[in-house]
Amino acid sequence: MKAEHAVTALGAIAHDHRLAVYRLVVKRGPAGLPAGEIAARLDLPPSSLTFHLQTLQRAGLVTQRRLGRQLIYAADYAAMNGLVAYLTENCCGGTACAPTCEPGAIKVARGRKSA
Amino acid sequence: MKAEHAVTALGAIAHDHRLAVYRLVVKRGPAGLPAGEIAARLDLPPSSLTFHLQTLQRAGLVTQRRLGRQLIYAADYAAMNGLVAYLTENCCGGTACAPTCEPGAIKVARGRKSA
DNA sequence: TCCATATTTCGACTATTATCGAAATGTCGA
DNA sequence: TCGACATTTCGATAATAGTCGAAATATGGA
Repeated sequence: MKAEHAVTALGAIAHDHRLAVYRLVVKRGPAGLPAGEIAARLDLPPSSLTFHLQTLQRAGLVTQRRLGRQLIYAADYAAMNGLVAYLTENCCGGTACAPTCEPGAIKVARGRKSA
Repeated sequence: MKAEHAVTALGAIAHDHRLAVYRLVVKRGPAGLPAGEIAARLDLPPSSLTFHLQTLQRAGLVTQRRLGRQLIYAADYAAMNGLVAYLTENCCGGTACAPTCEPGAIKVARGRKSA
């Protein structure tokens, strides 16, 4: 990951509304949430929410898809993994010690897996 | 870690100059670097650098100590660990899968975690 | 004390980001 | 096609962040 990309992604979640949005869609998993639902839950005016969703999307942290007349936003877990990896690499001075995170299987490959 | 704190820390490194500063002091380790050295290496005017160093310091990502007439800045590894832990927790939906990073010993502690 | 060095603070400015109402766009079902 | 709904785009404004020269502060040594 280039530093420039990391800065974009970091800047995207470095805002309380956007962090809240991101946490919400992360909790929901791959199914995602329609914009309206997010707006309702966080009590944000539609146009403001769009602004923040676009910031998150441009940063690659969330994906967008249409379902009927609603637009569904979902977390892109790979992007967050990449960001965490970037931070840990730079924190550890080049030695990789980053985990990987996925919606379903969380375990760090240790024995049995559920699902 | 509270979301507000995470936002502050994320915002601190979400800037190319500050990310560069942080990466520089991380690479240097606990010994740290004097402000002047950082300014010279990154070719930043002193007053601008101070502005960014203060942002990083307020966010708790770097520490400051005086050595003679220079001020030494060093990375606070625990702070970055906390930030990475926050991100991974929220990325994994509550299941901890965060590593710990230290200047010398890089090994991931597989046992209990202290926060 | 006086000077040189290291860094910060001040102040003025520019640039970017955030907010949100109103109007426009896209989609569905009748 | 029309009307209702979901969401975005537009546009104006407010707020915050970044830049950096000049002046101020702190330290050490002669």
